[in-house]
Amino acid sequence: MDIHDCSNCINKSTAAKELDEDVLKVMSKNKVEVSFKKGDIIFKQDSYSTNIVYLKAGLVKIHMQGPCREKILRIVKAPSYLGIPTTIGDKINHYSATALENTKVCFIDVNEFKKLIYGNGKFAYEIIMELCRNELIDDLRCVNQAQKQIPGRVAESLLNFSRQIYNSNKFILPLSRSELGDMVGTSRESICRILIDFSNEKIIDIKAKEVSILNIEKLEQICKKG
DNA sequence: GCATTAACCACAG
DNA sequence: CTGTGGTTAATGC
Repeated sequence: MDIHDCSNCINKSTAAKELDEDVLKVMSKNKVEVSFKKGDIIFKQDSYSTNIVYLKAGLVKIHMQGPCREKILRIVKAPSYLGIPTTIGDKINHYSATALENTKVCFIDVNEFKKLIYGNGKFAYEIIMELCRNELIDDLRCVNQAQKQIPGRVAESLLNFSRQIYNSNKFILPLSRSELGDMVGTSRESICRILIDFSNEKIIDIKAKEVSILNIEKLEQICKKG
């Protein structure tokens, strides 16, 4: 048994589950599996992109250097593809991906990936599904960020961590205050103040990076009314 | 005007 | 890296 054989992979993507055994065997030869530690850069903005990245395990931030500061576009939890748009859509990466915890990734040659798309309708369909879902999520986030005040945006990202990433009211923030600022488009200082405000109002309990949501109704209310 | 929001700066653990 | 205080600019009542 070969552990590098994609057909035996226990972390197969929904799309890859649609592929036949023999196709997966070919894929095994055209991919490389790599482990990253917390803080490692998986791929970098402005570098040449020749691989599709499949996030098998771990947590990653997708971020872009803007005109004046850094912006975290989103946090991605395994299993998921990373950077299909930036690899297929252009030769150069439009954003970077950095591991937030220990992470396992497969690099798949982009030409090989294209062959899979051409030859496997159901696989291609699942990829399109994932891209569509992501676009809808991005649209929503874009509108919310543009129209909410900062406490609303902070509340929203706390709820996202709780629901989308950790499925728990208690979690450890994978980001520093400064990164949180980069995520909601504000300063590190504002994040500090808002987290302390939330804590004083007994909406959350926060010790360093340990967060527990105490009053989810109130947090939702702040998230909603902006 | 006055209050609120939030950015920027500086300094201290 | 975090927390705090002072200052300042923009916006709303």
